[in-house]
Amino acid sequence: MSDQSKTRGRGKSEKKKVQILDAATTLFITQGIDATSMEQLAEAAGVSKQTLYSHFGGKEELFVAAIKQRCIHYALSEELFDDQRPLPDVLRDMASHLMELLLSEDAIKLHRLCISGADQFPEICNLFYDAGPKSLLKFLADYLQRQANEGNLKVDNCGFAAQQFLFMVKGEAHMEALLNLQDQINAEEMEKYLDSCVKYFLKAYGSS
Amino acid sequence: MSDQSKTRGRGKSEKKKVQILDAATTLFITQGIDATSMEQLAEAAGVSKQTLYSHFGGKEELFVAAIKQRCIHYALSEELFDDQRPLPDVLRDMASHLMELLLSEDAIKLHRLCISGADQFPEICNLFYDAGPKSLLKFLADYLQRQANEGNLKVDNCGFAAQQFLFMVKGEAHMEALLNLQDQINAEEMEKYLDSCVKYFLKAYGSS
DNA sequence: ATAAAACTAGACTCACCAGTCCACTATACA
DNA sequence: TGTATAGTGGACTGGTGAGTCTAGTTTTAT
Repeated sequence: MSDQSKTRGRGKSEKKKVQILDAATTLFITQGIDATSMEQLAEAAGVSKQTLYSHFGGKEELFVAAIKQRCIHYALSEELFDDQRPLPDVLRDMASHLMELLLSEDAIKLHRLCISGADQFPEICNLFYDAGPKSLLKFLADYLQRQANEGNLKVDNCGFAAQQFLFMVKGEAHMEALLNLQDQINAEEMEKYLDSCVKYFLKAYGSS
Repeated sequence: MSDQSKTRGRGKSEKKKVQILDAATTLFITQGIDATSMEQLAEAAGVSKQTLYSHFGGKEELFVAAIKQRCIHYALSEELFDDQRPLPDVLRDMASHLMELLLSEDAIKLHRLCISGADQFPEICNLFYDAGPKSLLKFLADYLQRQANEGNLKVDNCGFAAQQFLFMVKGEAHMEALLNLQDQINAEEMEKYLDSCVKYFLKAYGSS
């Protein structure tokens, strides 16, 4: 079951595979799938067209593999949810951190790409969701539960509360970025908005 | 300045124009722009290819015109915000109403299409936003202000509060639909979630 | 060494499609 | 009725791009 096949010959180069995947990720994310040709891809990867087809079956498979890799790359850490720190600080920092990640050029393009391909490539959407929103929601829900156990919050449904907080935080800014709108919210205004989210979330779910 | 030109001849048929726009809206929304050819469009509209090019300049213009029309069609009414009804009822009904609209097959496809075309067709995104989210946010913010004036709420920033409520309500369900995820939230669970949103929003912003 | 497989470069097939052109018909205004 | 314009159908152009094929080269296990 090892991937060292028993036949003679060279064996496919792992290095080339990585080159291809890297080039594919970059080009697909910046240009989209339709606007990226296999020729262009081969050239960017420094590889012949034939090698593309030998490593991956065709364009669609390559696309899925490339996006898959990027989604996994986006998985975030649980470190943000430190039980020792004060609750408002944790929420506030998480909000800032999340927005910075969500609004990055790359994340927006990846997000758009997944949504565009929702019908044709449902698998990448599931991957994207699992790596990003789903795990974050889980982390936050667990954290809120722990805080409730400590008596710092009164929460009847942690899943709901986590969802409410996260989507409240994302708010308009994320939508504006996805839609590439003319006038987008400025950084200063956003800080105020995030402050407000934390304040009222705590007012709603506070134990006092 | 009338659109009746003074020259002789037939004059372009308004009926054909409508046929074209209808067919274009349907096909573009169901298949996307790249997967829809002008030939197919002409046939679906019951019109020759030449007529397509005579009424609209080319594919992109037609696409923009078609999506434009659909966005305008989606504009929603202010009726939901009835000052005579109890505040919790208004919010709860609005939430249900909004989710029904947002999760409809058509709205999801239109939303996806706008996001996909965000780079290439920024104008349709702005139209979409103005017709949908922007006006709804405005209606809700105004309503919350009136309620605050009546002493039913304590709100320091009605824009923020409206945003928080709307995006909280949309929550995971809308994202799941956009991403066409395998397991989507069921109706029963969603009702509970919306109840929860209203409850905690009122707790956060209530005057008592 | 040698055989098997990977890899390259580039030509090639085949299909699709945006947009144009043309000869013709249909319609409406003056 | 004559004429300008709209509209039709179909052929055509030009470009693009996915995927295949071939002939030759490089690598590597036996």
